[in-house]
Amino acid sequence: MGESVTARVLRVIAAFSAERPELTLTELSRRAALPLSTVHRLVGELAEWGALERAADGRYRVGLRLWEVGALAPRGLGLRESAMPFLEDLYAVTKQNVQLAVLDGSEVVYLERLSGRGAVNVITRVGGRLPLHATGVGLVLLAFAAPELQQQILAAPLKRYTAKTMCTPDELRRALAEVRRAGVAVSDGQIELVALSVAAPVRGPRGDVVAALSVVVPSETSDAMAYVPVVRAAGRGISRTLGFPDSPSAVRR
Amino acid sequence: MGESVTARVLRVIAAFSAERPELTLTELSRRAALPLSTVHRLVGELAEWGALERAADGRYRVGLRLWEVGALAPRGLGLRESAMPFLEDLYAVTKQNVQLAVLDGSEVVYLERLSGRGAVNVITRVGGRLPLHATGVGLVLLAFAAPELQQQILAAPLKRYTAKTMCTPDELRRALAEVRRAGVAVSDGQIELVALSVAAPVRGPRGDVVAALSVVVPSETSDAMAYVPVVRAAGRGISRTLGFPDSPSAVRR
DNA sequence: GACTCGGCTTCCGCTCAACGGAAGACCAGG
DNA sequence: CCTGGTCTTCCGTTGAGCGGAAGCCGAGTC
Repeated sequence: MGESVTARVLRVIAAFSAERPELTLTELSRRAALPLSTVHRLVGELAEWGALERAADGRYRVGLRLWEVGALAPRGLGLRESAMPFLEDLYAVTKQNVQLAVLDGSEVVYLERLSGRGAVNVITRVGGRLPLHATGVGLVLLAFAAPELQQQILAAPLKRYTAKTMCTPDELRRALAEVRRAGVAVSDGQIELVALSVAAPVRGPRGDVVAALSVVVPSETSDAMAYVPVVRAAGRGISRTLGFPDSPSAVRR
Repeated sequence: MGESVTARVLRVIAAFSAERPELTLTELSRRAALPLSTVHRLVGELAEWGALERAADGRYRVGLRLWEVGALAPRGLGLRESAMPFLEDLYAVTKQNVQLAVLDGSEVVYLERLSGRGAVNVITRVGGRLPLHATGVGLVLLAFAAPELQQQILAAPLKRYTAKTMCTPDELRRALAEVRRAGVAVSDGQIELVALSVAAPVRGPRGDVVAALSVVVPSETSDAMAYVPVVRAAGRGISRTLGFPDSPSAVRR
């Protein structure tokens, strides 16, 4: 004993994942590390409210009510809503994958992904998380993050995803400096070899970087740098919408 | 006393709304109808986990973690993800508002909205709810819903939103019959006078209608019926993606 | 600078909501 | 028909949760 009911409820809803969006009661009990009858009681209440739903086969899944509440997150759909017209434009112009992400802790969380039929397959999933050092948006978010977070990431082991992944602090430090200098990140084959992304910052009213967006194209794209101006422009457009002054001289650290 | 902690937690997170996405502790206490110290305790745990976030000014808002869990809802972003390529196509072709919605209880819940700059302003909000009888997607979802739900809606007072809103059971009954006959709904000036929507069903693997999509155009559009084929086609495309057999003869019930 | 007021934080004695093992129901598969 | 796994229900015990009160804090006013 000693654990609060609130903590248990959160463990239950956190038992679901992209790999396992539907779970039996027994699976929920195992994944939440809680006794069966406890989970049965908690799940019953959550299902009654709509936070969870029970399918015809008896399995539980996250319910629409929880999605609705989650949709009120200003750092989630709120930010996405402001960004959507620019993401749509970027998508229309490039016909490639367009993504929007925010920093959460020491990871990137994807808020949106627009994918054309002919675009390279990307592994990102709306609501999914990826590491900072191996994604374009992650490099942008880290480059403009608090020095403490940069030091924390640089001090930790950097996971290798492909032969091209940056794995040493020096490589990453140089990459971050280049992102700050250029105002964009170009991330080539870092998390998967076939994808190259061009990412730019989205600034909040006081100039702090609150999100990043990117276009993801095939690595063999001959002139990926051609995407830089439109990605930058989209980033500035979203920033303006969020209240950031549209003057180049206002861009400060 | 007598209320569970789970129920209280749900009351707290349900206190947020689209109108009030950020709340002080005192406001949360009032809206959740719980004592201040109780809310303080519960909110502390929710914030520690990330279900809520506390802004610099002390106000609370829904946190990214809750959005992430909500994003795992198969009836939410799961469905949206399958539909997105078709919604994007429809948007590219029409340059108008394109929406995706599901039925929840006796209301429509909007999963997605793509809006062009030149498109008519619509009041729908992703995560928001609207009535069945006064929206195109709502008419589709109701037309193919269980007879019990249809009877429930027809028996209840039908709220008037504009001078054009259908408010009698007979009007609605006839409209639903026409939707079933034509396979699409055309909803003109029902919830706001300036908007006309053309909506079509999205079917699940067994032919049941699991969602509806629509294009929303200005009411004065001279040939709104021209949108019918592309909306229908998009509906069929999404249905196919969800496993519904692509044979016209399979459309039954 | 002092005072007021509203919001927030902390405390703690009391009590009942929550606990979870056990028993039984149910159902699919062999 | 039997077996095994999943789910449901029960209930005596107990400590997590309760929430009013007191105090802290900061903004605004005089």
